Amino acid sequence: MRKSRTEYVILGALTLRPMSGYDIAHFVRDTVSHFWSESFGQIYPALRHLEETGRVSARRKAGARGRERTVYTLLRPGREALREWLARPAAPPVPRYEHSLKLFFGRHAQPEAMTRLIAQVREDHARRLNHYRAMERDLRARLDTDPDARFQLAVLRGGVRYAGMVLEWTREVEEILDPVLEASREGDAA
Amino acid sequence: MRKSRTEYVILGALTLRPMSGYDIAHFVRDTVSHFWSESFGQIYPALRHLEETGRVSARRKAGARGRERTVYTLLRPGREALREWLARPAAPPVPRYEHSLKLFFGRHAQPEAMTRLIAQVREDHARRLNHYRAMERDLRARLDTDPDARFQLAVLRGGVRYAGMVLEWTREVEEILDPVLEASREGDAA
DNA sequence: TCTTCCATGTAACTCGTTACATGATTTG
DNA sequence: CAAATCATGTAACGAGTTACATGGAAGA
Repeated sequence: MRKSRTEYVILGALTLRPMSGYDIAHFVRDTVSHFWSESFGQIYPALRHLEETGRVSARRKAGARGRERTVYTLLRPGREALREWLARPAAPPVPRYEHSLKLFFGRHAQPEAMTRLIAQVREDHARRLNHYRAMERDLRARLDTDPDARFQLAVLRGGVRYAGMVLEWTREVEEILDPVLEASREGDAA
Repeated sequence: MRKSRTEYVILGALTLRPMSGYDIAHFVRDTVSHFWSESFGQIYPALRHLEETGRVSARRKAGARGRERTVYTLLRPGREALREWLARPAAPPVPRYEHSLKLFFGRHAQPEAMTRLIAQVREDHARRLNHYRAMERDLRARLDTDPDARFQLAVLRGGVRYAGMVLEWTREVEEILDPVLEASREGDAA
């Protein structure tokens, strides 16, 4: 098994229910996008490889309304591979925050550029926070019935905290940079 | 100019002082590693490309003690390229938190594996937090003399907040998962 | 003397994104 | 009827890591 994490996300997704490649892509976008991402270009080849090595089985389905789709089901070896991967230590994330990088060198930018940058981050995370909070309500309602809900909630709470932290941070950034961004704000008023 | 962000990190680094490829790699590891990373394999080719396109100039130096090193200096076009890049909107980060992914599918792991995972995250971020706090003290001391310090502090405050947030989060995760991880703790005692 | 650090670079590889191609079906 | 969505896939590219190769100088 390659160390490609794409294959493990797929195995994980298939523990929830049998899915097609398309379903998996949507699961990633809708449910785990705050901490993971995958593209179609990775999912389809990975599915094929998982099938070739006997981790999942493919079934061609005519679909509910005549549409062809290939639905994959997790097999015992796939479940085992997932279990083993879960027990191995997680690789620390490789950080790449472009907005922080720009802010770091902000002295060499026009002040308005930095003002815009901070506003962009704030709006982005305010939107996310609303979204996560709605997801959190849903998850809490499923705590007693869905055995996965507890783990999913634990992760989502990280997302909620993260977005909230970023919002507070943007306020602090404005305070810290106040002396140097002042000029740009007055420029707005003029 | 390629959209490779490596080249912009280099341009940014060279605003601080002329540096060799080796210096730049160390700058990244020592100073911006909490929000960015680069490897030698990217830095050297990028430097060559920047030189070929007239953004930086290379000077072969015999070094203080006979050692050969190539020191790069930022040129006007490089400064301009950096400025333009800073004014463009930042690409949102592509999230890839392996530990969250594992936690999300944690129901299918041995409970001890999740206990270890959380401990790993906590220790890692506790160490980081200490380190960031030391950096923060240094930066604050330079606020009045170094015109870059304000921007660097703004970014670093994000790192401090982030590490602190993660520490609080790990406590919450343990609370949320308490009912399902209980078994594993009793297993420890046995 | 041996190890570590300084210093530069290349090659092979993996990872991941984007764009494209195709075509059916559903909804406005 | 047109646009959006469902659905699967490939090709080309670009980004990024790792391992390797090389060699000098400093320090233990």
